This record gives sequence, structure tokens and C-alpha cells, in this order.
Amino acid sequence: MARQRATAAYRQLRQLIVSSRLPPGARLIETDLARRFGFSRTPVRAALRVLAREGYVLAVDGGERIRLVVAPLSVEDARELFQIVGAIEGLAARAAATLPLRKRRRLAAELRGFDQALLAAAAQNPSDSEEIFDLFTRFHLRYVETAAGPRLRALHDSIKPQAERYRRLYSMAPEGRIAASVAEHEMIITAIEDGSGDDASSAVAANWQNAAERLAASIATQPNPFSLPPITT
Amino acid sequence: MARQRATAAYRQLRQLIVSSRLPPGARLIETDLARRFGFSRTPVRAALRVLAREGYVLAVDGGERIRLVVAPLSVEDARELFQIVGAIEGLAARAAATLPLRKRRRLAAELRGFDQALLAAAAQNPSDSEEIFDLFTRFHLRYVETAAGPRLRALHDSIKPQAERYRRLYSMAPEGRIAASVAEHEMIITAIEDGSGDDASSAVAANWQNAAERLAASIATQPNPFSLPPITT
DNA sequence: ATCGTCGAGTTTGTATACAATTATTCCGTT
DNA sequence: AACGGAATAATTGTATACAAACTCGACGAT
Repeated sequence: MARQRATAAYRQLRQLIVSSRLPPGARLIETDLARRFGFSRTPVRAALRVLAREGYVLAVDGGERIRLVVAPLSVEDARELFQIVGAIEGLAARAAATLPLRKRRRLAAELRGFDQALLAAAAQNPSDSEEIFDLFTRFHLRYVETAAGPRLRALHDSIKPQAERYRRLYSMAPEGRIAASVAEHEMIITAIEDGSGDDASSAVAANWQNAAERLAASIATQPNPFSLPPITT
Repeated sequence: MARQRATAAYRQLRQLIVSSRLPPGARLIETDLARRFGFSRTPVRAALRVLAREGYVLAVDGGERIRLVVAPLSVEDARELFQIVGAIEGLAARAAATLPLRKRRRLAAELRGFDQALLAAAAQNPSDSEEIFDLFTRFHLRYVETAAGPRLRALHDSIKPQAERYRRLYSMAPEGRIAASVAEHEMIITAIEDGSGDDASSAVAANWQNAAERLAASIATQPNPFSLPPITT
């Protein structure tokens, strides 16, 4: 019997949710998911429990039994979530600013590399929104992995993909937005390079706050844009 | 068959860990725990998975199989953990500072009530360290519950008890320390009352940073003070 | 004596059976 | 036709059985 199906189920389920192939609000039936994965209910249950604790899945009702649904998306939730991500990555950036000078310099160079790639990708026509998305992710991941401790990394790994649910749905791709983001990134990079933890932290928080605003504006203009066909069962 | 044993197992296990009756580093055997609780392995497993994700339990090794142990305590971990708690509660305090004036006033009054109770409890001889601990907890819980959104509350509920593992072990009770804490609390309260989110947030972060320092000093003088008899099985 | 290998015991991962509760359908009554 | 209620199905929670992998010790070969 293959081991670690629970982990596989966790990853697959999380991916299905983040990619919105399991759309917000969809009911999650253990038996159906188990059939889909070819597993038994046991590993699926374990995965669902964890996803519920992390916020991907919501336990509604509260009678004797629990009903699990894919956590719905809302502007208010996005604001709260982005603020939390900003605080977490802000701590990582603060830690990055206390690294030895040599490492800070190298980190700053790497980060600037991502930003240049971002500008280049945005200049493409048509722009590859998948690549842009990926570059944003890696920019933030770089300094978190470099400077954050184990707890902070675990927390980041838990929460960050939930923000990606939003970013994937409402592709905030117009070029001006990317330029604005890159400008904000530069403030983060400079603060880290200068060893100013407070500035780095608040620059990251501001970046996410602005991202939330851009997202809210995007939602207002194009509500509910499910791009992938949902799984109907 | 009684439902929701998994939740009961989660709570009991978390309590055993926080109270250090399951000491740091202790191996967690599903069968033993199941016997102890009178449950089967199934709900115990579910509880352990969640506790592992939250950080109470550490999955060591990483072979094909997983070994779970109670997460060890260390000064570095405490620093990181307290910093995270500070950031989370900092967001809550920031939100509290944006409440309508009337609510801010009432919240501030309640918080000052906790602080006065703290000073009174500290003046007692002998001081009731259990009550002091409880008052600290409730002080912070109050503004989180009042102002934080659902996500932030869930995150707080996940992480905060882990800080309490440390605070319970190294009772940071000397009176001067309490006075210092109360002084820091007053800065938090004033900032909330004044509607200054930035000040409130950084005051909370500073409070936890200082708490980490006090804790580190306490650990240095009285290392490894397990006050309760560990469970041997 | 040291190292490796084989094997019994332990522990975890998964599947499945069963129990209990909630949702749904279908029928009868008014 | 609408409503209520009983029967039925669906779904979750728990227990248990079994399989695979790891641990640790004993024994033997070099």
C-alpha cells in the first residue's frame, strides 16, 4: 500500500481550490473526493481537516456534524488576508534587513533581478500572465526563505497560497499596476539593503495594502470571473 | 457513538502540551494516546495532524513514515514565536484603533481594568501567578476579539497558546516586570484610544519583543523548570 | 571485536465496516 | 395543491483490521 496518500490528497485538494476548479462555496464530500483521487476516505479526511484549519475550507453550520465547503471569496476577506500576509512577510523582510551586509547585497541583487524580469514580462505583448504571477510569487518567496525562521516559513507556507487564490482569479495585470508594484518592491529592496528593518517591514505591509486596493478595484470592475470550468461531480 | 471525539482529543492534547504534562520532545504514540483518552486511534490521529500543522507537535525524521514529538522549547523559537504573536496582535490593535470613538473609549476602559487588576494581583503576597497569567491573556484577548476579523481571530487562536507554553513554564512574575508590562500596555491603550493605528501596532510589537527579552533572561537564570510531573506511560 | 544482516516487535498509513445523524423523497391527509 | 411525516438515502464520525515500514536486538561472518 502506498504511503503518504494524505499528503498527496492535501496537495491535490489545495491545488484544486487555489486554481478554483473547486469553486468557492462548493460542497466537499469525502466520498466523492476519495473516488476522484482513487484513495479511501481516510487520507482525504486528514487533508480536509488541515485545509479547514488553514482557511482554505470552511466548516459551516455547526450542528452535530460538520459540512465542509470551499471557503468563499470576498473583498473583506481579501483585505484581511492580504494584511496578514503583509505582516508575516513584513517580519521576514525585517529579519532580512539584519542579515550581514554581504548577504543583504546578494539578496537585493536577486530581488532586483525578479523586478527586471517582471518589467520585461509586462512589456511583452501579449503578456504572459502566468509568468508574471510566478515572478511575483518568487520575489516574495526569496526573502522569506532567506531570512525567516522555521515557524515563520511554516506560517507563510500555510497562508500565502490563499492569497494566491485571489491573485489568480483577478489577474491584476495591467502594465501600470506592475510598474507600481515594482516601484514598491524597490522600496523594500532598498530598506533591506540599508539594514533598516522598520522600513523594510512597513514597505512590505504597504505593498500588500496597495495590492489589496488594486484587487478590490479589479473585483469591482469584473466580478466573479471564474476562468476554469468547475468540477461538477 | 459519541461524535466529535476528534475535537475533544485535540483540546485535551493541546492542554497536555501547553501545561507541559507532555514535556517537550516527548514521543507521541497514537495507540498510547488513544488508550489514555479511551478513544480509538482515528480521532487522535486527526488531532495530531492539526497540532502538527499549528506547531505544537513536530514531525521529525522524514523517512517514509512520520514520528511526532512534542515541539521542543528553545530561546530562539520563543523569540520567533513572540515576534509572530506581536505581529498578529499588532494587526488587531491597529484595527481596534479604527473603531468608532465610543467603542474605542469603552475598550480602553476595559483594558485599563485588566491592568489595574494586574497591579493589584502583583501587590498581593504571595501573588497568585495563575491569576496574573490569566489577566495577561485576557488583556490581549480583549482587543483581538473586539477588533480582529475572522481570519485573524482563527490565526490568533492557533498560535497564541503556543506562546503560553513558554509563559507558563517561566513564570515571569517578579513585580518589576509586571509594572513594566503594564506601562507598555498603557502605550497600547493610549494609541488605540487616540485612533493611531501605527502607534498601537508598534506598541504591541514592542510589548511582545520586550516579553521575549524578559523570557530569555528568565530562561538564562532558571533553565528547564518543569513544574508538573510528565506523563511517562 | 566490528560490522552487517536477519527477524520479531512496534508504529504508522490506509481501507473498510458500522453507527449515528442529517437531508431528501415520497406518500397520505386535509 | 400544500403541508406533514415517515421511510429512505446520503454523509459524516468512529472503530477496527490489515499492510508496510521502521526499530532494535541477536546472531554470525570476517
